[in-house]
Amino acid sequence: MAEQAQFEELARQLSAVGAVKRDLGRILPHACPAGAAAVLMLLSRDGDMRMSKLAELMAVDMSVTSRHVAHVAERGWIERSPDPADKRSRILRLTPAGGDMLVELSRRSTELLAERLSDWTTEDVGELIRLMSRLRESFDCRPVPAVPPPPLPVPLPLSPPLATTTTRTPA
Amino acid sequence: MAEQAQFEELARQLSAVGAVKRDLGRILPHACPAGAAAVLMLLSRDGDMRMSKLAELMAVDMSVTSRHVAHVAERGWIERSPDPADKRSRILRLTPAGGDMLVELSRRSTELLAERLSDWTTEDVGELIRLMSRLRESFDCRPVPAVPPPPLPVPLPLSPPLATTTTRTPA
DNA sequence: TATTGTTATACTCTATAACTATA
DNA sequence: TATAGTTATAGAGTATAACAATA
Repeated sequence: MAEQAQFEELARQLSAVGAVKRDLGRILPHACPAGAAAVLMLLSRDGDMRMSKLAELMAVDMSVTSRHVAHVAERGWIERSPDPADKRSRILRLTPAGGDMLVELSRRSTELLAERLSDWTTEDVGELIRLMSRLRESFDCRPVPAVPPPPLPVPLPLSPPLATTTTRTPA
Repeated sequence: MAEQAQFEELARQLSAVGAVKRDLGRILPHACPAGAAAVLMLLSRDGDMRMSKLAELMAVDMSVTSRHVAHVAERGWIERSPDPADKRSRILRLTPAGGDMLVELSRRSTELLAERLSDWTTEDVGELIRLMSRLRESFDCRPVPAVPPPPLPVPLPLSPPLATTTTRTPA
């Protein structure tokens, strides 16, 4: 278990990586902003899936996913076929044109990262990937327990309830 | 030097940490969104400074900084005093009220991180901080060389110029 | 009734560009 | 002429809520 000062610094660093993300965003084609690129990347990596699954992987509300998906579908980069098993659902699939776009995206981001990280070792990059991936998991897999834990012996300082892990707009 | 597949994965993870940042953002007081919190945090950590310095630390355009600073100044969390040495400039300083807000922010983010990262060791967190910090540095300190490097022997694949490191709107 | 997905609306963050006041 | 900072505007990303179609 780490201490308070470390958590504060971690929060700062998380805020700071935004600058790196913006740099990466600036090299994207005008027609394919970050949200659209994420859709293509995930469909390529994890295969065909439904909207709800994609929203979960992107960790955003499904309404947001719906907009990104509409964007890439309009450009012919993915197809939305009806799900025979559930007529409410649609199955998303990358098209060849989407694959081409993905190759281009990958080329650009790789070019930028290779330049900026030219003095990083494979191990360094791997460790960063590992830790960021674990960070994401630590935040994801924390559903509010079905049965609330017993109240603490000492009342905690007045604070709002922690954010839930909800990704879906409540009906 | 790392390879292409690794860079692609790194780009994915960078996109994915957005979810963590959003979780942290959800616990902020309504009056103090992420941008405002960053201003307070940096003034506390690095002391009084001018707008331009703050913009550099936040790695955003000064126009963006100006808005965030105006927001926190309106709420009395910072003061903007004229710089005697340069009348165009303003020196930003955290007020006691700003310090109080910062304590509250820190308490909330620490509470959330302590819960989510309860199974992380101090070393793990430290290593993640170190690597993220280095990542930020690798992107920052890469001004386009004043004298363009000699052309490469083999022409690179057709690609747009890489993003510059500019943080300021060109006049 | 509950769930899947869409759309309308509002808010935050960001960059660009035009502007001012100093240097 | 150049720099520090402000403001107006536009674009991307996100969440909430209301809705339609189906389970």
